[in-house]
Amino acid sequence: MAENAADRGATSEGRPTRPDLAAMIVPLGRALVAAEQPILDAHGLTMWAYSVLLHLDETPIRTQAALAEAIRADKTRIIAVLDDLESRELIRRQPDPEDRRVRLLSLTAEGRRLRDAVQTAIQQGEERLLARLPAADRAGFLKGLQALSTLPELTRGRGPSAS
Amino acid sequence: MAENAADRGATSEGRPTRPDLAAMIVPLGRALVAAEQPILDAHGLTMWAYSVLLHLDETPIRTQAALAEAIRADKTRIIAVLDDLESRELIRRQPDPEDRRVRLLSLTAEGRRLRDAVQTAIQQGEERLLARLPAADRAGFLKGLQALSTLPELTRGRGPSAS
DNA sequence: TATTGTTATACTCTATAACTATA
DNA sequence: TATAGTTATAGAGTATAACAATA
Repeated sequence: MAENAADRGATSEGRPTRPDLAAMIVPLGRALVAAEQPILDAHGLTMWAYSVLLHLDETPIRTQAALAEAIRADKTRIIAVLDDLESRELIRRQPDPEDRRVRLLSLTAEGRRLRDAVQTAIQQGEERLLARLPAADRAGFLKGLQALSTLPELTRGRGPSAS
Repeated sequence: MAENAADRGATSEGRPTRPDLAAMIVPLGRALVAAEQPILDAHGLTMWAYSVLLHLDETPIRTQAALAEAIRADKTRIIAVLDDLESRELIRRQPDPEDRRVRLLSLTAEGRRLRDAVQTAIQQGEERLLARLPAADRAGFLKGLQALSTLPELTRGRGPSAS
């Protein structure tokens, strides 16, 4: 209970001792996205399209609405993205024979190849950045980041609440 | 040179072993901002207004354009924000006697008081999240985050390049 | 003429609402 | 009638361009 202030960030005492998390994380996120952009451009992918490829690779999915929710996008927003990916034969979008309203979504072999190429390039860029951290901090940073980004109260925070 | 793959994220080998940094950091940033929102609302501040208060507190600043650049906002975007903060006497905005085109910006005592109250509340919320990390990871996470967010190639990445 | 701040305009992104087809 | 997907419309947020004041 009695940890020291340097560890916890002086909360109950006077002035804070570190910048707000959001003030560090949001700009960092923007910078990472900006760094990805040239790679995505080179492969003709938008961020949303890349996000779709990433998510379909993990789990083929049954409805577009479910996919949209999984990547935290509006269902109307991914339609043009799916149109494009399908026309380039990077994904399959087939009506479910058992309920022809729903579209079964999955990745093609070509789609998986592209996804791998892009992700490898992106993570190589990221590794260049991480390499500038002391090894101990880097490991802790990654562990902490992965732990935080899987906390349910963060991941689920934004659902369509009541009604 | 020969660190193992678990440490570095398998870059030159097959499939990546962790999610993309951006895929973890951007949603985390969104969640943190969403968590701040009720606190800001309670004090009648927008995120941009809070950002202005934060930055002026550290260093009183000479021109609005410089402030805008510092918080990575468009110079036209902060004008309404400054109007509001000035009318509530949270900041001062005085023409510089030596060059009456420029506005000298500084925080009032009331502005500092509000800033402290809001930041304390925000960081208390953040500490609740960080408390869920193992202590070792939390320290590494914070150190790594602070190191990354002060890297110049990230902070400066988006300047109005050439011309 | 160059620069600071401001206002007015246009554009991009996103969400809401209306529509089609299946059930 | 309810749901999946689509299309059309409107709104928020942002940047670009034109303007006024000062140097």
